[in-house]
Amino acid sequence: MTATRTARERARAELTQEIKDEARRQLAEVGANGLSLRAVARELGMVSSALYRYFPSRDRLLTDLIVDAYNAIGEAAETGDPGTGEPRERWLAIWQATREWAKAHPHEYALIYGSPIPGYQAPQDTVAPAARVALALVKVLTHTELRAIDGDVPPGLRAQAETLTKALGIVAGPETVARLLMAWTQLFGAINFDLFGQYVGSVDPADEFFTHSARRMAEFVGL
Amino acid sequence: MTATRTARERARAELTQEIKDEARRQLAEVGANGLSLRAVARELGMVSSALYRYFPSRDRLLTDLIVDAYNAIGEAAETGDPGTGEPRERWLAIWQATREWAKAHPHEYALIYGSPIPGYQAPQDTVAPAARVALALVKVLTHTELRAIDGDVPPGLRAQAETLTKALGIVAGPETVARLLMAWTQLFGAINFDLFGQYVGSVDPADEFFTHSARRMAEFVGL
DNA sequence: CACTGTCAAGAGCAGTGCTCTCGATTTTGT
DNA sequence: ACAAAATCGAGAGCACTGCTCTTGACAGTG
Repeated sequence: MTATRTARERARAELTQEIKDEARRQLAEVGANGLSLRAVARELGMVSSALYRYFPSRDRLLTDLIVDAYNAIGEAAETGDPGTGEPRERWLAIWQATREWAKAHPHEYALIYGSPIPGYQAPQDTVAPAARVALALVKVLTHTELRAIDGDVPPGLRAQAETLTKALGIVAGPETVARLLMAWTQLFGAINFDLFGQYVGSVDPADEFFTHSARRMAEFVGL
Repeated sequence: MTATRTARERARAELTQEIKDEARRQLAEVGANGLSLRAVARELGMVSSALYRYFPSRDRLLTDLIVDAYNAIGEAAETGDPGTGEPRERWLAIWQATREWAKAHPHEYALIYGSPIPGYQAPQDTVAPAARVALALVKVLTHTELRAIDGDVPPGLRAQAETLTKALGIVAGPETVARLLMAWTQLFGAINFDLFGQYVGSVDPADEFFTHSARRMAEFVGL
């Protein structure tokens, strides 16, 4: 019963996966703009209309690829973390692993950290996967003596920081949380600028600058 | 002679401008992806093929809009700078003027600081306009006593920093230059995250966080 | 006045996302 | 075991896109 039912459903699941794989392959070649449902179908030896049995629209396919990409870069960041050892070295390793994934999958990266594609994608599905890189960085700080930093934090930001402190379960003052957010911003800001060509003419091979930034931001958050 | 010739050329220049204006209008509504040459022509009461007399391709039109956008955000940053007064306040004013332009023209902003559109746009035309915001920030530092910052800077980055020091004509050590680049990255990284929805769930109204970041980065570069 | 270059317009090509219908097959309920 | 129901791939077709090519009208030049 479940065997027969899964006969269909397994075929369906497999084909769904094949479609996503082929779409990802094409994404890597021609980018999100050039991704064509008809081309994907053609490559899979099926007709374009049949594809709509599996994805209701091109945007839904892209949204699924977005979620996958968030998880992929999140996993890259997590496995880049040695898990033990000097916190600053772990921090740096996560930064570099994240950047390396981005450079290896530029179009997938652009899909998630570039301009949003249509109007918007559903945020609900992407919120949890999107947080994985940030959480990997936060994880380094737990069970670690942070240099306490104080400074004036405006009331609204202080409230936001305290909410985050509770959600993350970390021991850090509002200024430190704000700096963590700045470090997170710096990480992806630097990857964006590097990948999208904004560093051309200033720090063209950006490797050393990126590493330098990672270290400085580690100090900046009190690590 | 020049009068009659300019009669034609003036008509041509005017129409070229009208096309760009209409394209910019549509860009603001439907984004770069949705920008359609046929729709632009339709709105202007002409036929699509006639448009190719003025722009050889859709990409060329977009490239022109990109250059315009770089200049617009650069001008916003420059006029946001009061020019005199407390350097830190000038620095903050530039940050805020830049962000406000971005929030007022999200699609134009995405055009220049989001994912690069097709394969690439010609970098040569965009290099100078793209530097205007950064130069506005640098201008605040000239004729100002900077707190000297020393720190280990790897050799490659040090060389890049020294090249920049000469090009910009500023008096600053390599560590300061590196931090300036980080501040520049932070500025646009924060605007990106804000505009593209990455701050949702952490610092959702990002105004205070942005201002806070601006101040902290001012200290960070030694201002 | 004839000539040359510029222009808008139209037809047309190849491609796109998406919808609908039509048989064929598979799964399900009795 | 057989009929009903759900699911599937295929095909035709719609409205749209960027872009090319040709045609006929107009303006400026010798």
